[in-house]
Parts: sequence; structure tokens; C-alpha cells
Amino acid sequence: MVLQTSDLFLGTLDMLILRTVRAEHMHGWGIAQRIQLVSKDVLQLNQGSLYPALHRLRDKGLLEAKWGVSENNRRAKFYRLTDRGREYLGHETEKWRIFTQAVEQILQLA
Amino acid sequence: MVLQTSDLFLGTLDMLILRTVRAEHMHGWGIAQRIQLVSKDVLQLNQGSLYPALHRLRDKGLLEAKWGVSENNRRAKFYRLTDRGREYLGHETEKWRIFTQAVEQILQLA
DNA sequence: ATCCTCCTGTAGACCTTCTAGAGGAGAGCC
DNA sequence: GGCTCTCCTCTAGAAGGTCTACAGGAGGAT
Repeated sequence: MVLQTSDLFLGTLDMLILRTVRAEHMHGWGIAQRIQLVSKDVLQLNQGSLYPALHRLRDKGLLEAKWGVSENNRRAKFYRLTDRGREYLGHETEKWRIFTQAVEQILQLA
Repeated sequence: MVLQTSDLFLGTLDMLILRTVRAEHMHGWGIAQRIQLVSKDVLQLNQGSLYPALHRLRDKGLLEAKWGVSENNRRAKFYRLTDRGREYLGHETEKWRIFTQAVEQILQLA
């Protein structure tokens, strides 16, 4: 099954992006591919979600961007996590855990 | 920690409501209280999310509603799952499992 | 030259939730 | 009778993230 970004979550996309960038500095296109690969094709971001999200995160000071050149010798914008981004990611991950546990409790109702 | 409905998810509210109603027919107010109770206060729905969601689910044919009287002798609208609602709930729950597993894979990146 | 892939970007629509209200009606108390 | 509290439903408009559907530049291969 393939899930669209909107199928089940909102705000989770930010966490996914930040987590991917934390592991390794990447450009936007690469982030989307990495998420798709790691999730075994379950998670597929489209460009209309990806780039607005990246700009939003940069505007919030959670990511820093600079132009560079990709492995394929293309012009690309590379992102890295700021300190605030790292802190924010920690909080969001914690919220995610609490939230999914709470949902599980509902789903396990008799 | 208390999570607002919007904190992390979109569309999940529908699943939560349907799951709660499946276990026991309830009125809207009761559904919100039950979700809060079962999730140990982590999940708190406000009325501006609850009632639009109930109406939406009814309009989609996933819930049926009828007026009745609550345990406290108040006028209340009771909901029950339709066959389509039951089927829809099954699909959404399956998507939820697949989605959370995929997110976990991202969160466990080296 | 031409085409494909890589890579970034935007506008407008859509949908869900939030904020911030309104209001009716039963129950308990003075 | 009047007052207040809780129960219970409901809505309008705003806010915010994602989707659809584009545009476009530039490198590499044929």
C-alpha cells in the first residue's frame, strides 16, 4: 500500500524531514528519495508538499540552506539541522510516541 | 503531556471516533469523554472539532444518528456505525498500522 | 539537436481543525 | 420562583498544511 502524505498525518512531514536531514545533510530531492527508500515506498512525498515544507522549516529557523552541487553535478540546495531544529525534533518525536500510544489504546478498545 | 487534535494528525480523528462508536453506541459528548478517558487525558477533542467530524462522518454514510435521551436525562444525538463505516474503519486502521511502521523506520535512521 | 532525468519552485484549491462564540434544557440550591 | 451549574449540540470564519498542476533551468546521453 502506498500512502499519500495527507492520508493520515499532518505535521508529521516536518518530523520526517528533520529526522532525515539529521542523519545526513541532503538536498530536497534527495530527502524525498531517502524517505521513500527507507519506508520501502510506503511514504512518497510530492514536490508540492516537499518544497513548501522545507521553506517553512527554514523560515522557522529549524533548517539552514545553502546552494551546492549534487552528486550528479546539478545545482541543488543543501539543508542541515540548526540547534533549534535539533531541539524541536526531539520534542516532536516525544509527542509522536505519546500520541501513537494513546491512539493504540483507543484502537484496542474491547 | 496533552495533545491538541491538530498537534500531530489529520484524519486520525475520524478513526478514533468510529472506533469508539463501534465499541458502544454513544452520543457526541460521550464520545469525546470516552476518548479522553481511555487515552488517560492525552487526547482531548474540543467541540469545534468533534461536531463537524460527526456530521462529516454521517454525511459520508459511515455513521447513523438518532435523537434520544442520555443517562442524565438530556436530549442527545446517538451514533452507531453503519456497515460502510465498519468497512471504512477497517481500512483506516490498516493504513494507520502501515503508516506508523513506516514512520518508525525513518525515526530509527542511524 | 533532442530527450530524459535531476532539481527547485509557485498559485490556487481543498480539507480539517481551531477559536470563539450561541443557546436550550435538566438538576440542585436558595 | 429564580439562579447557577452541567450537559449537550451547533456554527462561522480563520488558520494552516497538503494536493494538483503547473513552469522552468541545466546536465548527460544518444
